[in-house]
Amino acid sequence: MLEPFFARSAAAVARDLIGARLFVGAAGGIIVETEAYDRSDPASHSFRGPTRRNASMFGPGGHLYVYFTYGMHWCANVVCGEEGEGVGVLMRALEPVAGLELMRAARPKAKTDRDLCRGPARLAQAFGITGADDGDDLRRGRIRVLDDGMEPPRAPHTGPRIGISEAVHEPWRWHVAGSRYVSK
DNA sequence: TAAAAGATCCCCT
DNA sequence: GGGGATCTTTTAT
Repeated sequence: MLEPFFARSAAAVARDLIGARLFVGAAGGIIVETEAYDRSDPASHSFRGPTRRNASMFGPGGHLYVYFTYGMHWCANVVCGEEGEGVGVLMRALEPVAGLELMRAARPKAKTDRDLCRGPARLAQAFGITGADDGDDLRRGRIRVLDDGMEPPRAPHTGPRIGISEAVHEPWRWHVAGSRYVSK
């Protein structure tokens, strides 16, 4: 049985992931920027249907979809919806709150703590997320999403996506207004 | 079998 | 603000 939190549209999950926490061992942070992707979005990996790469995106919600891009970067998504829907939320930025020394060690390029998790590939690097984690259960695995007991609360805001001409009104991109940890 | 683009980041100026 | 790095996946031939 799919958890209600994940059994919704990508836009709804993207909104409610703002303020939630992502933890990998002792390292963790508050999610401050997300972007939703579903099959109606030409920019989505699932737009043209299931392939070998995006298989986990078509799996059941509550799992991780990790992909490799630009020949060097990993990015992590929260899969949502029922199996076969091809819906997910890219985690674009985190405000680091725990285990910062672990993230600094994993990201020697980051000159300041602001750069530890600002951007999807930086975030993945800070937590050591790679293709080996693709498909993992976000409630039981190494990588966990904690969406209850948010302290302090972070209000989600949305706005038009940058660089997209179609369906700019869709609430696909969410962020914490004014956060210095938002990537854009 | 080839070609192009990519849910990006980093360093330079 | 701009370009290079670097290679997988997908789509076309």
